[in-house]
Amino acid sequence: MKQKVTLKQIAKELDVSISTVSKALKDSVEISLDTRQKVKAFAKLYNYKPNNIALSLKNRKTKTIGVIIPEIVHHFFTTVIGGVEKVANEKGYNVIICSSNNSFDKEVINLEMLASGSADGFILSVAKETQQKKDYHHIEETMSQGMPVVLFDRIIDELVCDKVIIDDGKGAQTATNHLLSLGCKKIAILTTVDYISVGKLRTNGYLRALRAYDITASEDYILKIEDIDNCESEISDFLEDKDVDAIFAVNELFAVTAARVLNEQGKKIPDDVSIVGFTDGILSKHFIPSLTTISQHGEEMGVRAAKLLIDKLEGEEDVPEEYKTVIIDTSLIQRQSTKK
Amino acid sequence: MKQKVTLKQIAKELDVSISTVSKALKDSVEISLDTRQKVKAFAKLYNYKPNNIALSLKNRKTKTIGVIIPEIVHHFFTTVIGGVEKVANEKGYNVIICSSNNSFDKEVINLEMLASGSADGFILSVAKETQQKKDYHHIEETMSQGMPVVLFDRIIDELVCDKVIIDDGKGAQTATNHLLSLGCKKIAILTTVDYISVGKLRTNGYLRALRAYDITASEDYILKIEDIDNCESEISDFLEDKDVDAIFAVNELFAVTAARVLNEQGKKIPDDVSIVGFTDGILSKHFIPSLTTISQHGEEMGVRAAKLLIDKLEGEEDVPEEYKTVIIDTSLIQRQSTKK
DNA sequence: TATTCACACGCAAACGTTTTCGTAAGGTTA
DNA sequence: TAACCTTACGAAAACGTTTGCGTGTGAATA
Repeated sequence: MKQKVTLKQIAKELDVSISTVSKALKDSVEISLDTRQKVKAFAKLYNYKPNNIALSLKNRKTKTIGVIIPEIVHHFFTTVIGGVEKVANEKGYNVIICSSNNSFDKEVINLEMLASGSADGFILSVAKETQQKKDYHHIEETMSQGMPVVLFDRIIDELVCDKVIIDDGKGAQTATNHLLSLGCKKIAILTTVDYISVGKLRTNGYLRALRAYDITASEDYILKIEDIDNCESEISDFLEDKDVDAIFAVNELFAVTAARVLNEQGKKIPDDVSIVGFTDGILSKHFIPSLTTISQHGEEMGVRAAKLLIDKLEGEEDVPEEYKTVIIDTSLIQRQSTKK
Repeated sequence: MKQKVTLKQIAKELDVSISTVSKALKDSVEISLDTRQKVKAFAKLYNYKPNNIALSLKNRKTKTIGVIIPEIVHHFFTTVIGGVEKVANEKGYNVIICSSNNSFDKEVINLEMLASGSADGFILSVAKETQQKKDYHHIEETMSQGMPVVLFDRIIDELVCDKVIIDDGKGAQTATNHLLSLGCKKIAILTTVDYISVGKLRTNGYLRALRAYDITASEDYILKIEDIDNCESEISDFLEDKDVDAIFAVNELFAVTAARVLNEQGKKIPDDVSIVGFTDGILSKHFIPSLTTISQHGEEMGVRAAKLLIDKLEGEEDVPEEYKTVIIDTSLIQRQSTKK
């Protein structure tokens, strides 16, 4: 089991100094052609690869982007990561992904761990618990230590940094408008509790759309789901002999669960009830009927976030700080769950 | 923007040596109580955190596990990662995830990058392209440099290392048996081309099950799908006025696509045709009808893989090498797509 | 008073790089 | 022959830690 070879070992074998080896490998003119070739041949033979750790220590940067997401088993977040990786790889950055599992503590631990040497900057979407606790000291601290942070999707308004979001309200409005334009009058919304920022924003968009159509929103048509893992019973109770002709669900799970419940109640989609979801995931695409939904363009979010971060990382040190919020356009994907 | 504080800076401020600071923070008895308290207070004030990079360099280990998977936007792989993270976090390891995007080149690059200082060992599932090319030099090289590798799911038989797999053949057999026990006689299989190891194994399991039931397998009932992204048309052509009463699909996508095609052909599931899939993903669970499937217990795979790796990492240096192959039990999850 | 001994701390090496600067050997010029 | 310039290389510092060992100081002991 030959261990990894270092400059020192090569130097010793060839009876030259470490610096000579280093320079030779970099084709420095300081070193004679002869020595250069000898060193390179030897290095190739022993498959020399510079040690990244040592380089990071020396250069005081890691060329690594840390991504922290609330859930790893989640289609939307993984598409975002896809976008991040694309840009990162182009620009020679590595990507480290950690999941906070929606836990505040784990988010803090992960961030601190990565911040203490493993990454130059962060792309992150905060955990539910963090949104609930409203404790952002770990993020502020990271930034104050000179490491740029780009927030995406689940952002924190109070934090001064780059952000990439979609216009959740507008997306919800588009979804609701689509239903209204189809002639639906009794449109229910399945949403989250208010502390989830995106849930609240989407609810607001729904309300705005109704108002624009001069329809009075009714509490009866709004379900704020507490326990996501148990949404089926909540939705089932909610929909029980409720007279709705359309449902707007703020995420994919709520949408398909609603579809399932309606199915069990003997209602037809889209003939009896139309459904529009949010997030263009696998479920929406493959469901029968396939679900009309609002695409968040996750990959594009990742791309933009990575670009913002790398710009900051490679920007001038003393340029006056300037933070951008990129708003990605959502789009309506029409499928079978809403009638034509 | 205060930069990260180092031992050196603390030492300077407090007018002691670096080693004193280091020892004080570690509560060494060498240092007087007085000094210890002073140093700790100061460190806390300035939020001192040891630099991981420096530690890695010094200790020659990173306490980081590298995970390389073929696709990041893939439910099964993310569940495996979930399992890996669980164990890793318990044991104080960090997890770096990279995606090869099913590209051989990217797999090589990622592995080399992580191998040159960023991770102590690897958990990996090889890219399609790698299976096709049968070129494993990068993995062999990594191992020969003393870094343990655990392969999972898409493994390479020729490679001598720890492995975690499911018994794909047995799982497929279970699935097929289930259909047979339900009285199905004309069971089609939707599978992949042969160079995907798991696809082939599952096909073999299907064949074995038929044989045990004294049913002659027919080529007519076997579809090897070439282009996964375009499977709908292939499946549609295949199923066109074919008289089948059951379908075994080697993955979730094939299963739901088959369901969709059958639906369009006016066939009822499970009354006309039963379906069993492979992988217990979101789709199977939420589809209507929900799909009977073979669970691969992804999280469990991740757990076992991580344990194997950490055992190797923390084991004695000169213990005779011994490699294990862990086979995770699959299980049949009965849902609505097969009749009772 | 001379010796010994805790005590409390500092020095320096090591991890693997890169890079600036210094310098010996040999050749060229005046 | 003396002064200078190339050429080709080495020494050393730096990045931030940890840790074995050396050491100065004051107090206790003989």
